[in-house]
Amino acid sequence: MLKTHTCGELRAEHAGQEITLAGWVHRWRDQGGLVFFDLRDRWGLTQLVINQETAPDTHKKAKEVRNEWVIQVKGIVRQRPAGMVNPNMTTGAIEVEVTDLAVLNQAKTPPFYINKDEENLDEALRMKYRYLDLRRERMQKNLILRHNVIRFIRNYLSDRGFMEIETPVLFKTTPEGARDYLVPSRVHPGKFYALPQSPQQLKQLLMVAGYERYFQIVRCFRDEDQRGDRQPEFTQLDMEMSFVGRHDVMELIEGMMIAVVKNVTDRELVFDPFPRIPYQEAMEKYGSDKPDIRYDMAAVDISDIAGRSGFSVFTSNVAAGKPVKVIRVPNLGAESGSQLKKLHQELEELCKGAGAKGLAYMAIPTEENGEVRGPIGKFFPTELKLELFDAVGVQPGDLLLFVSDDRKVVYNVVDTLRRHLAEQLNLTDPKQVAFAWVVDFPLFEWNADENRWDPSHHLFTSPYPEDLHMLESEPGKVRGQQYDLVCNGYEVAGGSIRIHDRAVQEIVFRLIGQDVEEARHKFGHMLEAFEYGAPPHGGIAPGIDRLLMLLAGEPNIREVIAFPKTQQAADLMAGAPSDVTQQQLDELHIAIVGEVEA
RNA sequence: GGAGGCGUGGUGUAGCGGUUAACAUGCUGCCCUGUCAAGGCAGAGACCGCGGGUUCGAAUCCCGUCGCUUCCGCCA
Repeated sequence: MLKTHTCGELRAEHAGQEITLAGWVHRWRDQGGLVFFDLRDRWGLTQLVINQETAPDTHKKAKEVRNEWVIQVKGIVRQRPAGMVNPNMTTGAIEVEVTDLAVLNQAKTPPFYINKDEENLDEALRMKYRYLDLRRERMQKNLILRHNVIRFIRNYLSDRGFMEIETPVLFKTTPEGARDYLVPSRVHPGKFYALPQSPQQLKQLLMVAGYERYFQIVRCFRDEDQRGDRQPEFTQLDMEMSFVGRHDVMELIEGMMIAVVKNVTDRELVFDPFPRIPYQEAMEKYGSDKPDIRYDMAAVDISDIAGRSGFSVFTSNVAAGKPVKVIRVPNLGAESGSQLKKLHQELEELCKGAGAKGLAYMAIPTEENGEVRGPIGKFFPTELKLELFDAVGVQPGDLLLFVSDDRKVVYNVVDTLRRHLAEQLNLTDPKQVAFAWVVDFPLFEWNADENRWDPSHHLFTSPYPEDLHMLESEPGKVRGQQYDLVCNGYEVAGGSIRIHDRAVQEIVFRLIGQDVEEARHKFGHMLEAFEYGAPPHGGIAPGIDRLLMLLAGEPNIREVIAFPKTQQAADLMAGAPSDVTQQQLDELHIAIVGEVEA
């Protein structure tokens, strides 16, 4: 080893020891006869001091050294003189008085600061020089957290009888779901492997194989457009259990998540245990199947009351079966007239973007005898107003926002308003993590374009046994044994109990417009496997990157991935994707056709 | 596929029709024995992403294009 200690471990009790350190020069301060370096490695910073009087040759060398040079130093650990202790450094009680210095490598001046956190750094620059970006404290912290979380999960599950089993990356394209990344086969001209969107089928086959408790930290691939929380390749904790019901899976994962948060993060857990919200309730209250419940502002359905008002938009909507919902926003109703008008304009614009035709409001006075402001107040007689206020639990100074439209539009507007207002009112503390389960999803969604039912999760999700009788008569009412784990407005895991009954599986295939023959063609290996004694089983797959993003308090998942891709799915450092040689194409029986940019 | 935002010395920003293109920081040199976002002095460094257009005159206005990003579509 070129070092005896790390740059993070020396303390007052090491004083007097001769030690060797090696690392990068984080910062240097040339004081003339004294030169100070903050030496950095993965474990921390240590102040080095080089004294012209006691080490003239070393001092001469030190004068040349610059930021990010790689150096090795030998020296004596000294307790810092009184008044010169730096309480902001973990090693601030000591410094190393350097006797020998070796420059292991020089460094060009980096294209951006390594030694300070610059928030608005150009993303393209960070990506091009990712290896420098990763030197920065923020990224280092995130990757260390990532390692700790994954290690904790591996141990947690291993301790509970799970085994990690690897599954192939070169697999078969699946007809449903996201667009596949395809890999051409050299030995089978014209045929392709697909990279897995998740090892869904394989983990179920491992249950058939009798492994009972499987997990894998595994890379998944989906060729869809990017978002802040979506990368073309991402990491899942994929897991599956046999002989369990949904509560078993949920309790295991809930226990694990709580343990992760408590043991390896500094986050504040808002709910313990996690609330379980039925899908329908989530939609009605929050307009979303992945609500952020760090804050309330839940929508209240006041269709009944609004239908008896004199406001024709509401009465005609209610008559047509469209809901009227209210969101109660604390304090904003106390704004001055011009502020209120401006605020309403801004919110209405936002709602129109979400599909609404308009946004009605009432500003509740702060004083006992104040007037309700807002143009729709006059359509609600006093009696009806009181009934309304009672229904929404009004407080002085509230702003009430009214949304009415087709149910789906109302959901979307409620979701948009909640997220926007929470941001604006500073209700989203990234220190807090608010997990919740969303359960009782409908098994199917009606696909109007294709005139058929689509599975809302995936086609192996088992219906509730008590809903089985409706499977053929009213498929839309059948609930699936599906459970999503959500946190701070993101879906962090989705899972279900799977169908292991052949007859049920056939009905599901038929409903989604696949005859058994067709299904056998696409999923033959699955159906056949299920004929050899498939145990009841179920599982879940938390997205590790999203989870880490939330645990690190980061705004996107690129910050917790060492080498992420840009929104255009490119790697700016290596320059992927790239051209390949004609010979490579020929071997793969691939011809480039159509327009290709130079 | 669509909509929005951003692009000015190495970095982060200001300037938004006429400026020697400003500021901070970094960089280079010199001074300095207790600094730790060190300090002081001096200096170098930008044709304002790229291409067209409008104008007497464009970093600034318009069109196109490229890159990054946010959102919609998409994501069983």
